[in-house]
This record gives sequence, structure tokens and C-alpha cells, in this order.
Amino acid sequence: MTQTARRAASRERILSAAATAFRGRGYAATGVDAVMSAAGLTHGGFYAHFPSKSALLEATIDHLREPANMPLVQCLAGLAGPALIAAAIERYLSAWHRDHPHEGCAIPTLGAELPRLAEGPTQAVAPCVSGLARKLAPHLDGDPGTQEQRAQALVALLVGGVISARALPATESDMWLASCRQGARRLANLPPLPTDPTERA
Amino acid sequence: MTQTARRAASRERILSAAATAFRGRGYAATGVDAVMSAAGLTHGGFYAHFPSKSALLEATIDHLREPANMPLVQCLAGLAGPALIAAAIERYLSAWHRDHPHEGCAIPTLGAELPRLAEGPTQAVAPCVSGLARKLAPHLDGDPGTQEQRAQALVALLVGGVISARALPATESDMWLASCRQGARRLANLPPLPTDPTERA
DNA sequence: TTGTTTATATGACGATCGTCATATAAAACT
DNA sequence: AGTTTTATATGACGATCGTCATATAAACAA
Repeated sequence: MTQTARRAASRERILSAAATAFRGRGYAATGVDAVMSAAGLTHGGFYAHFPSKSALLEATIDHLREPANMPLVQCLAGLAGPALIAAAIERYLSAWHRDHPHEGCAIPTLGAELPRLAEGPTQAVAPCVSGLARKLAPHLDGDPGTQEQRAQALVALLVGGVISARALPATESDMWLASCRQGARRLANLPPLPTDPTERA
Repeated sequence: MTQTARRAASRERILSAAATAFRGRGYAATGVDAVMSAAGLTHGGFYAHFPSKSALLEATIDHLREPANMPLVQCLAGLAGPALIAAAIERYLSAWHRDHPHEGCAIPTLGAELPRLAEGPTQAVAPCVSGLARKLAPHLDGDPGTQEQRAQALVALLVGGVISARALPATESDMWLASCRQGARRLANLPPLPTDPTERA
């Protein structure tokens, strides 16, 4: 393998390890050491790739914004309109997403932590949030003038639903997610889902 | 002042300082040193009051759950029904709450960080979340059987709205908050607010 | 007033943090 | 083949972390 290819592959492994670690344990609680050993490297070589830990954070956010690294959005390919909205709600407010923070959307895991750091990380998360709303907006029905605003409330409900579901014990959390799915469908003008009798209180 | 009173007052100052620091900068990013000096004490005396930093975290959550330390809930006293719901939405999704994380609700600031720590802190936040939903539920109209579920979606929207609003730049954030307020009123079966022409896009 | 309890201050400990200078070893070039 | 470039490993630095043993000084009891 050529050296430039080695370097690119290492950088990619560091970014991937950082994406997992930052989402799983948070930015402040994750050391450069942990990221590098997860990438199969030693901590000293880190500064050949990134000038600082906070620079790694920004690069990680950008890395997670690439469509290939957003499985929750990528699985909406081919869908449109109410079907896309329904699928997005189902995926985002799923038990899998709640139970796999390190593989899911970065907003619920890092959204609260990043804005209290420097401006750089904050400016990196902002397009994450508004971008998600802009992606969903055109698929909402009703008045086109209010699509964007209803999409923003929908994104807030998705993010808050995942965060609060992660803070609750298992049984309570399942019902909470179901309630959020119903609420999200209501915001999106979708018909309510039939209540599954097996998961009722 | 008697010694027991001194001790109680110091403990209270530590808890109050911890509540501000943890909400403002996060748990992992806040040192015991910073909490103690904010309380007007030196770091060494900390372990005369709490056995560990994580024990302080749990005590701080309990401290924040006391009604006297929840200004956002306390200002709802005397209200009931739709008026209470409307006031809660207005307060929670206000620019003030967005701009003062260290004085506001603990869920948007610590909700994502605490569940990835030990079980102790997680079990401390859970009643925070479900308690807020239970407080709002009886004031929602409509089918009493679905009150609790709609209250859960409403809480998720409130929490996610504040978190995402804090991640956005000022102008975009104001509109985002307004969209969330409208969405929250829609979830609560309240009539839409008249759109303020001065803050339209 | 004297002796005892106790709340807080002082200072230090091991561990870990982010950072970097240097060493090594492999690839690239002549 | 010999030389240069370069990606990574090694090891160390100052700082800060959580924790604790000890000292001090004030409050209480006699």
C-alpha cells in the first residue's frame, strides 16, 4: 500500500473510532488515547493527523454528516412524501436507535454537549440539526409555507424522544417511544398507528 | 452559627454550585475543584460532605427535583388545564431558557450525559423525565386514556426543542423555538398562536 | 477557662489528560 | 543499492483530575 493511501486509511480509521467513541461516551469523557487504541494505533501518532482533540471533533461531525455515514437517513432512499416521514419516525424513535447511541444520530448524543464548548464545534452541529429539518420538510403535506416550521418541531420531538427514552428504565422506555411515535405522526398529519396490545400499560 | 448549621449551609452551597456548574458545563467537564471554589470553599473539604463526585451528582439531581429549585414548574402554581399547558410551553421553549442552561431544566443539559455513566445517575434522572410528563398529563384535554401518552410526546418535544435551539445560531434559533411552540400547542390541542410578523423568516 | 469535638484548609498522592519531541521502520525515489 | 521522505511508535512533559491524610481553627462542653 502506498504511503498516502496508508495515511488516508489511518485517518479514516481514527475518524470512525472517534465517531463511535464520542457518540457512545461523550466528548469530554473520551480521551485521545481511547480513540487511537480503538483505531488500532498508539496515542502519540494522533497529532500527525489532527492538530488537536477539538479539531478531531469537528472532523468527526463532518464525517458523520456524509450520507454514507448516516444509516438512519440513507434507509429513506427511494421513499417520498408521507411514506418517507413515517419511515423516518419509525427508524429514529426505534428501540434499536435508543439502544445503540454509538451507531445512531449524533444530535441526541452530542447536541447538548457541543454547544457549551468553543464556537467551532457548535457551528459544526448546527447544520446537522437544521439539515435534518430541511430534509424532512418537503415531504410534509399541508400548507407549503408551514412545512419547514412543522419539520422543525418534528425534529425536536425525534431528538427529545430518543434522549428521554435513553434515560428511562426499559419497560417505561418502550411505552415512551411509542408515545413519541404517535405524537410525531400527529405533528406530520399521519393517521395514528394501531396500538399494539402487547405493549400497552 | 452552630456547627451543624454551618455544615448544612456549606452542603447547600456545594449543591447549589454543583447544580449551576453541572448544568452549565456538563458533568464530565466540571471538576470537584470548580464546584468547591464556586461554593466559596477549597477542594479538599469536599469529601467531608460527599463520598465521591458521582455521589454529588446524584445529590444534585435530587436537589434539583425539589419544587423550590424548579422555577419552570413553580411558576405554574395556580394554573390548571389548558392555561397551565400553554404557560409550560411558553416558559420551557423560551429564549430565556435556551440562553440560561445553568439555571434551567436539568433534562436538556444532563439528560444525554447521565445515562452513559453508572446506573446510579441514570436512576436519578429517570423520575425527572417521567415526573414532568405526569405533572402535565392531567391538564391535557381529550381522552383521559391517552393523556399520559400525549404528555410524554409533549415532554420529548420540549426537551428536544431546547437542545436543538441551543445548537443553532441566534436568528435561526428564535424561529426554531417558535416552531416548537406551535408544534407543542398542536400536540396539546391548543389553538395556534398568532404568528409574530417581526420574527418571520 | 480548659479540653474536646468538628468543619474546613492545606498539601500531596497516583492516574489520566492533551500535547509534543524524538526514534524507528517502511515506502519512494534516484 | 543507497538515500530521502514519511507514517507511526515510543516515551516523556506539564496540567488537571479524583481522592485522601493531616493540620488548623472555630464551636461546643465541662
